[in-house]
Amino acid sequence: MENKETILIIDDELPIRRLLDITLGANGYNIILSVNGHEGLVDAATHNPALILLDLGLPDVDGQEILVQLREWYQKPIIILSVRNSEEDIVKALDNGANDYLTKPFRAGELMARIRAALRIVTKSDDNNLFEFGSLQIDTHNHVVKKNNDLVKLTATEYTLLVLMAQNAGRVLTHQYILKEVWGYGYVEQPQYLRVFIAQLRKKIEDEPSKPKYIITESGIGYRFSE
Amino acid sequence: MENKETILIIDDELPIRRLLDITLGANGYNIILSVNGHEGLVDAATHNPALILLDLGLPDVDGQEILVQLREWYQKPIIILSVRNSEEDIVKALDNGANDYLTKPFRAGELMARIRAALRIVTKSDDNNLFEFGSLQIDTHNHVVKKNNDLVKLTATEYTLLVLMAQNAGRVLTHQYILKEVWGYGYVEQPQYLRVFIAQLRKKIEDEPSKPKYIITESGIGYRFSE
DNA sequence: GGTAATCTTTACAACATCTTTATAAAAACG
DNA sequence: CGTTTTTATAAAGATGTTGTAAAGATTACC
Repeated sequence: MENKETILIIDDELPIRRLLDITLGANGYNIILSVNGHEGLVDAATHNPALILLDLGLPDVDGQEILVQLREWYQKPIIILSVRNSEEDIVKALDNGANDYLTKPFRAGELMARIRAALRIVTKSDDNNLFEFGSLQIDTHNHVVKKNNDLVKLTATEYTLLVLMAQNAGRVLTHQYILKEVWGYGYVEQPQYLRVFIAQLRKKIEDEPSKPKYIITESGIGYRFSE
Repeated sequence: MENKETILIIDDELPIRRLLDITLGANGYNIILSVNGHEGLVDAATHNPALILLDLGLPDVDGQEILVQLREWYQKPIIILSVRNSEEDIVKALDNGANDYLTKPFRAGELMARIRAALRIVTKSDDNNLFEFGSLQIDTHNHVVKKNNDLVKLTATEYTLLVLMAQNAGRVLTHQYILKEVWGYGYVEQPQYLRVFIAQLRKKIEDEPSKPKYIITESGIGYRFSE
């Protein structure tokens, strides 16, 4: 299992943390651990995880409050893990934007299956996994990019950026949006990053990087991948 | 509550059917009831419900089998309701494509919240704003303007101005109003700005900029976008 | 632990857009 | 019809945004 998808765990109970760390790690996920709500919010913004496991009983802030704050900008799945079993808590969490709710103690296998189910929804749109634009080919299934049938070597970040743009071909993406999607919400104010990586990408995929055909600049707004 | 979304219930237990029928109906959903697996498959195909509630213990076919068959073409949420509480069943159902799994007896409020959570994921997109005026297309969702299907390159300000005018097509907008909306309060006394940008826009979207079809001058008052 | 690759930051050059000015053209008005 | 007011257009200068190279910092990998 080579997922390499990152899961953020916001929970202060040591046994749970340890269990999740081992179980999720064994299933090929990258793990980030936060011990309280504030740390969790920061980690979510800086690491851009594919999914968040959130405990409601945190030492500093109520988990429901963290959930609400996360949902102001975080669109990916959030699964609640909690000892609280009242209908009120469950309904509130789900209506606050949680995708699922598991009561502790939970069964590890079930949690794994629920994580897979939650991630599947996001990844589902990937039945469209081969893009072709002129001499440029992007195969997201095999994680391969070719130009004139020659393999283009891209770093992880460059690849993520290219796929994001290609998936939204024809559409203008703002700097903020791209930064949020590729680097995480915490990087929204770093447009220079984006410029550097756009320049790198153009060097690798454009015939004339100074006269780009694929990645078009929309000055003052963002970039557009040309159809 | 006026959802009018259709939910298909595939379950043979009369008390459950009755309970769901009443609860879901009270929450504004349309209900379709199927008493066995085959009927459920047919109803799903003919009614294309927004969500399916599926019992695993059906009289004719195993619910897991129905789930697999549904998932061959049905992409919307499926929530399992079952008396079976083994981890094996839960994991299998989730991996077969179920979005959620509730064991009977369940709490009605929790089920409602889980239905809302499942439907929320699907219902998000599609505020697709598309204006069409003759050969001119303005797609505010993608931030793209086309003339005779050719992309028109606009600066950020030009675009804002055009969208403002198009959104108020047929109405006369005063200089002051446009200046306030596009540039802000401090620019209300700068009608020359507006003239410069209107001229730019006309050069880009009009066939004959000196005989404008779209952006009409209302001398002494402002401009009007012709319908 | 050392090396290579990648990411982050900095500085400045290149470019696009905005603002201002000047002048011509058109419309309004008596 | 001539005068005044309003509008259109081009172009130059000012400002802001983007592109690029390269050095320093960090991370990944052997």
